[in-house]
Amino acid sequence: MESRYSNAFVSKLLKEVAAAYEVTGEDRFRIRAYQNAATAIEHATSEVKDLWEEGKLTEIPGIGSSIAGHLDEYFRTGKVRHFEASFNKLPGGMFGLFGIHGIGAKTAYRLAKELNIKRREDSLEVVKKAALEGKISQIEGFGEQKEKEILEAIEKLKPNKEGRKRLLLPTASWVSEKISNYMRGIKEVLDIKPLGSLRRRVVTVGDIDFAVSTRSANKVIDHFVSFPDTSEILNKGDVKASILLKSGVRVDLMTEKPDAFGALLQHFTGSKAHNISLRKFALEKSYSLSEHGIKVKGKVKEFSDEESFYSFLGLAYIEPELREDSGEIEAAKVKKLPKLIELKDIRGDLHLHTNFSDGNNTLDEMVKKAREFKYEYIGISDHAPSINSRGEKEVLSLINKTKKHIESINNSNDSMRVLFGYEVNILTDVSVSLPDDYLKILDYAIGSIHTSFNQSKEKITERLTYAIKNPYIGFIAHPSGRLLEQRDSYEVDWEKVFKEVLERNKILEINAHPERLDLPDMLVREAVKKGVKLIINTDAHDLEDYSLMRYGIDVARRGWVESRSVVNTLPLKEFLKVFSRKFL
DNA sequence: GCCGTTTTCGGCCCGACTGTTTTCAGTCG
Repeated sequence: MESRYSNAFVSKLLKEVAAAYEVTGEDRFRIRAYQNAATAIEHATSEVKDLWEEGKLTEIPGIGSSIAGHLDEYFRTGKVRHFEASFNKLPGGMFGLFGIHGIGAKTAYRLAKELNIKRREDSLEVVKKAALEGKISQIEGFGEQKEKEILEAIEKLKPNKEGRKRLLLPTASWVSEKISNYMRGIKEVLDIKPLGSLRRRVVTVGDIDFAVSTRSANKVIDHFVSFPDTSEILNKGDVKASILLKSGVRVDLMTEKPDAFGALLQHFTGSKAHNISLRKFALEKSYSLSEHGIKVKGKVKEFSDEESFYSFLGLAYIEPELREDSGEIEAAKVKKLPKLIELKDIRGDLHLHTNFSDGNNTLDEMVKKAREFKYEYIGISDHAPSINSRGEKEVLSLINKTKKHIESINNSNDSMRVLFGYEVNILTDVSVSLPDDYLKILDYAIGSIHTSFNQSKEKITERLTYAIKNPYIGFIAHPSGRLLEQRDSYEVDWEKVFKEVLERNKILEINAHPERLDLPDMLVREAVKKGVKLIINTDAHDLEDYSLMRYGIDVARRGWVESRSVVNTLPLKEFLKVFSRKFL
């Protein structure tokens, strides 16, 4: 499905060039340049092939004249002689090993060479077999641990059924907004709404579907299939059509007259499970549900909106995020649905990085940007500096320097309080990366697991509960450790973790970063049921990242969260009381 | 190889962690 000229493919090509250069010992800055270019293309909001056609390749930051020249050759001829020459010097098998956790360019090369893997298609099978036979631990520089790690990493690579990944929610939202805006450009479109998992705000989305309210379906369909980013019209009928975007995303659009729009919206928003349950419920009243409306005594009653649709069934309006057949219909019967948290309820963001660690902006820039969001408080929380590599004296001096800097900001500004924290690693030996003597100087600390995700459930749970017990750690960031479409959560005994959090009056984060969205919605719901308090943060590494907050809100809403369960909806004074024992 | 400039050179992110070996290389974020 994915074209050889898609952003994802071109990005992968450049990454392979970088890897080849890494093995052949090219200049490390040239290697990084290729990696940067690959990342830039991966995250680009336009199709790189379109930019090439318009002669605008170098408008992508990280692509200069040289790489633009190579890409020009690629788009014209399908390959780049210069790249091919580099690849041909190396065993082809190494390129089939990328994406396996723990295997980088050098390791891939050594494996491919030692095991004599010529073709990338063979790589996984050969390496897996060698690992099982204990041959990898015999290779110099490899040990039994490494062999085990490689084997486990290969087991975790799930072949994707459709051969392509699902879109992350923010990407799908962005594409959907672009199409919606385009569609609203003609007056015949009276209303347009996304459907399916996108409307329910599921963290990943497959196809993008739309419902359009209109009295001129033909004109709407014609306009739709003329969408500029279309690579193929899959089908086109009188009331619905499907297109394939150049990015490989499938988009379906269906139309309905305004009087019956509500039922269409309801039907295709799903979920399937919700609709099945809803139909069963309706049958008890001798009603039959469909995308056209509710059939009563053989006659279809139409609904212009969903509110009247649910109301006719005797139910309170159920927000799309709740439609998963997990108790929402029962709750709607007795009008006991939660009043879900909204973006406007958030008063602060407490997980922010600056260029002190791996962020892109200065502390002052991050503070200034936060003011645009009218936050009452924020927390600067860089990765804690390491005593092992910097020494006690320097770490202490760094802490005091930042502390003073933040104090001076607070003294010169009465509109927003800035708190000083660090994100500390919860290490494999059940300790945190900065001792209490340092942590106590801060306003707060965040505990995070960033390493050794493969440890046993008991060990991971022990690490988490240890961090929760630490008096200076206010909350656990991205608690499950998952990376969407990349890495599963590590194993955790959540009952134990929730219990410890409750007993210590600690907090769990919903991390709004698109690849994390962690805690996952199901665990969020379990947590709030037990009374666990949450905090929703962006984990911003860039000024732009502040706007990711809405995706954290999406997760919270799917977890039935009301604003009272989220500490950063509180006014400053009350927030400080629950946030850190330092302020008590 | 890219980029910005005190503008055609010189700097570019690097700290944390792990496994392996024994002082470091590779990987990740």
